[in-house]
Amino acid sequence: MDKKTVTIKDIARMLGISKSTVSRALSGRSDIHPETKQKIMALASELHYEPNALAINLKQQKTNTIGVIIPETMNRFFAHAVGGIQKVSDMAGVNVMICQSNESYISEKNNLHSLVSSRVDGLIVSISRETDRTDHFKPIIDRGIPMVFFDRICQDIDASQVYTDNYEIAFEGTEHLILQGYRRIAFVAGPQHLFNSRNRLQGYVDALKKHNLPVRESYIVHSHYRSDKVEEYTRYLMQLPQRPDAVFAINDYAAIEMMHIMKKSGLKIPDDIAFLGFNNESMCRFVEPPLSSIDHPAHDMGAAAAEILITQIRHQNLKPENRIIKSKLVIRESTGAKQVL
Amino acid sequence: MDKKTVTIKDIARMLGISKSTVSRALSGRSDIHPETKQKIMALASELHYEPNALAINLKQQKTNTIGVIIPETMNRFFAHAVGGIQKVSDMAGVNVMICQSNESYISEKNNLHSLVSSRVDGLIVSISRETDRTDHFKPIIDRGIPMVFFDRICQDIDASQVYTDNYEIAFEGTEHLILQGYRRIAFVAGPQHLFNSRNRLQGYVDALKKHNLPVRESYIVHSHYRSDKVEEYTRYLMQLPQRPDAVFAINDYAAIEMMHIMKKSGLKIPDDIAFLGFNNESMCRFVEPPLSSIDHPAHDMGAAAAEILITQIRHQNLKPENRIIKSKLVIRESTGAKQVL
DNA sequence: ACCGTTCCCGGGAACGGTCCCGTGAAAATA
DNA sequence: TATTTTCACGGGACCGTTCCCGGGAACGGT
Repeated sequence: MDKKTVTIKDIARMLGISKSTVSRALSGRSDIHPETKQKIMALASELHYEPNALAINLKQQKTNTIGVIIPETMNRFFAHAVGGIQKVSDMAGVNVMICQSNESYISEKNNLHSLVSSRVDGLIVSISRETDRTDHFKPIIDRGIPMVFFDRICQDIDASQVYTDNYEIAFEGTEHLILQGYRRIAFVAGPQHLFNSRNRLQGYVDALKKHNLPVRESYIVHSHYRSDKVEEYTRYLMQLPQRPDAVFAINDYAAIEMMHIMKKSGLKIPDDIAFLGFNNESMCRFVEPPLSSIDHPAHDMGAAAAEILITQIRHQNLKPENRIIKSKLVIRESTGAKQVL
Repeated sequence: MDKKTVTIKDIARMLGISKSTVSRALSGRSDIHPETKQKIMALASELHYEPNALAINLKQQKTNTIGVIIPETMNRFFAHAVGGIQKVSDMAGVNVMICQSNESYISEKNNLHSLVSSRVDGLIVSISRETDRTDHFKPIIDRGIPMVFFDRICQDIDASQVYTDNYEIAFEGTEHLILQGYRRIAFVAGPQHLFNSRNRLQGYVDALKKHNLPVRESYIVHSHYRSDKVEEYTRYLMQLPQRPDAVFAINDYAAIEMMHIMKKSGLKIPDDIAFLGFNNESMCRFVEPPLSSIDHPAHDMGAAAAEILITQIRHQNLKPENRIIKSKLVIRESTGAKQVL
C-alpha cells in the first residue's frame, strides 16, 4: 500500500549499505560480493523495484530508443513497415517510439521535437504528404543524430534513405498492361512533390512512350492520396469521351473502390477495363476478380531502415547509405488479357 | 558543427546570467524582465535548443505520457483503437508510447516493465491471447499507476475496463442468421480464456437455445485467432456429414478466407451457406458477395479508454469505471435469406 | 612484521532541468 | 527621508541513477 515508488536509495537504506553498492548489484556489474548481491536482488524483487529509466538515460546520455515518424499508423503499408522496424529493434534490444504525423507538416514537426526532446538515439522518418521542405530536419542532422528516411524520402538531405525502385516497377506495371493489349491506360497519381509519386508517374509515362502510345493529361488523375475523392475521379474517368481501358492506381484501396464502382456500372473486368494496384494488400486475393498489384515490401523496408539506423548509432560517423528494396509485380485476373473484339 | 547538445547552462553562460533565469524564460514563467526573456528566447532558437525531457520528467516526477500495450499493431482493430487513443491524447496534450506484445505473454510483461521504467503516467492495455493470468499487473496497480483495459480485458483486477456488449451482439448476430432461415450455424470461436471470446460463444449458444436449435460441438471451431489455420478448419466444416449452412466467424479475415475457399468449391453464397464476420473491416464492402459483419467500434473504444485514463491521471484515486460501447450488426448480402428448396 | 594486491564497499560529483528561498535595487508609500 | 513593497535575478537542493576515486580489510609473499 506504499504509493511511493521504491528507489535504489530505499533499498540501500533498508539494507544499511550505500546506493553505489545497490547500483552495482542491480546493473550486474562486478566488484560485488555474491552474498550482498543476493540480498539486494531479493529485496528489490520483493519491493517490485523498477529502475527509473529517466534517471538512467539522463545519466548515460542515451536512451537506447529510436523514434519513428510515419504519416498514418492505420495505413497498412506503414503498419507493416513498423512491424519490420519493431522486429529488428527487438532483436537488437532497442526500444521504439512511434509517432504519426497524420499527413500534416505541423504534426510532423511537433513529433520531431518531441522525440528529440526525449533524446532518442536516432530517427526513422517517412514524411507526410504535406511536407515539401526539409528545414526542420537539418538542425537535427547537424547535431549528429542519426536519421534514416524510408519510402517517402527526402532527397535533398544528407541522410540514409531506404526506398523501392518506383520508377522501374511503375514502368514494368504499365508495360504489363500494354502487353496484355490495353492501350488507353489511366494513371492515378500521388502528390507530385513526393519523390516516389514523381518516379512512379515518370515510369508510367516512359513505358507509354517506349511503346509509342500517347501520353494524355486527361488520363492522369491527381489523387493526393485522398480516399474521399475516389468516387469523384472514377466518375470523371468513366465519362471521358475515350474511356480508359485500364487503370493503374497509386494504391489498392483506390483500385478496389474504383473497380467496385465500375462493376456496378456494368463494366466487365478485365474485358472492358483492367485494374492494377499498388501495395499488394491481402484483400487483393479476395476481391472479384482478384486484383493485380505491385508487391511493395513494407516489412523489408522497415527492417532495412532499422538495421541501417542501429548500425549508425553503434558506429559513429558512418556515411549515409542508400538502399533500394525491389518491388514485384503480382499478376492476377484483374489484368487478364483484353478481349479482342 | 557542435556535436554537443546545448543545455540551459550553456545559454546562461553565454549570456552571463544564471540558469534559473534561463529556465524561467524558457518555461514561460513570470518573474522575468521582458528584455532578458527576449534575449534568452532569441539565443535559444538560434542554437536550436531542445529541452531535455528526461531531466524535466525526472524532476517533475511525471512524464505526461501514457503507455499502450496491444497485441498487434497490424491488426486493423487495434490500429483503429490506437487511432482513437491518439486523438484523445493529442487533444489533451499528452504523449503516447505504443508497444505490441505480438500476442505473447512474455513480451507483454517486458513491455509493461519497460513502460513502467519509463515512468508513464498511466497505461492502456489489451492483453495478449496467451495471457491467462494477471499477476504482472497487480503490483503496478498497487503502486497507484492508473490503468485501463480495453476489449481484451482482465475481469479479476481492480481497474477500469472498456469493452463491447459481446454477448448481446453475438446473440443478435446468431438470431439474425436464424431468422434468415439458417439452421445449421457453425461458430468460429476465439481463445476461451479471453472474456470476449467466452461471451461471444455464450451469446451464440443462447440464441440457438432460445430458438430450440441444437448446440452441436462439431459446429464450434476453436481458431485461437490463428490465421494460418483457416483453410484447415474450413475443410473440416465442409466435410461434415451435415454441412453447416451458415458460419459466424470471430473476425472478417477468417470469414472472407472461408468464403473464398467455399466459393471455389462451388458453394453459392448466401444460398448454400451464409457468412457473418466480426469487425466490419472496410473490405467487407468489396468482397463478393459483400460480407455482413459486426461493427466493432474500435476507434470509440480507444477514445473511451484514453478519456478514462486521462481523467484518472488528473484526479487521483477515482474508482475504476466500466464502460460498455455498443456494437452494431451490419447486414449485407452474405447473409441474404436462405434459398427455400 | 611489512608491503603489495585483491576484494568490497562508500562518498560524492555529475546528468539537465525545476523551484524554493534569499537578496539587492528600484519603485512606491508613508 | 525612511520604510515597505515589488521586481528581477542568483544560489543551491533535488529528482534517481552511474561511475570514478579512494580507502579499509583480508590475504599472500618475502
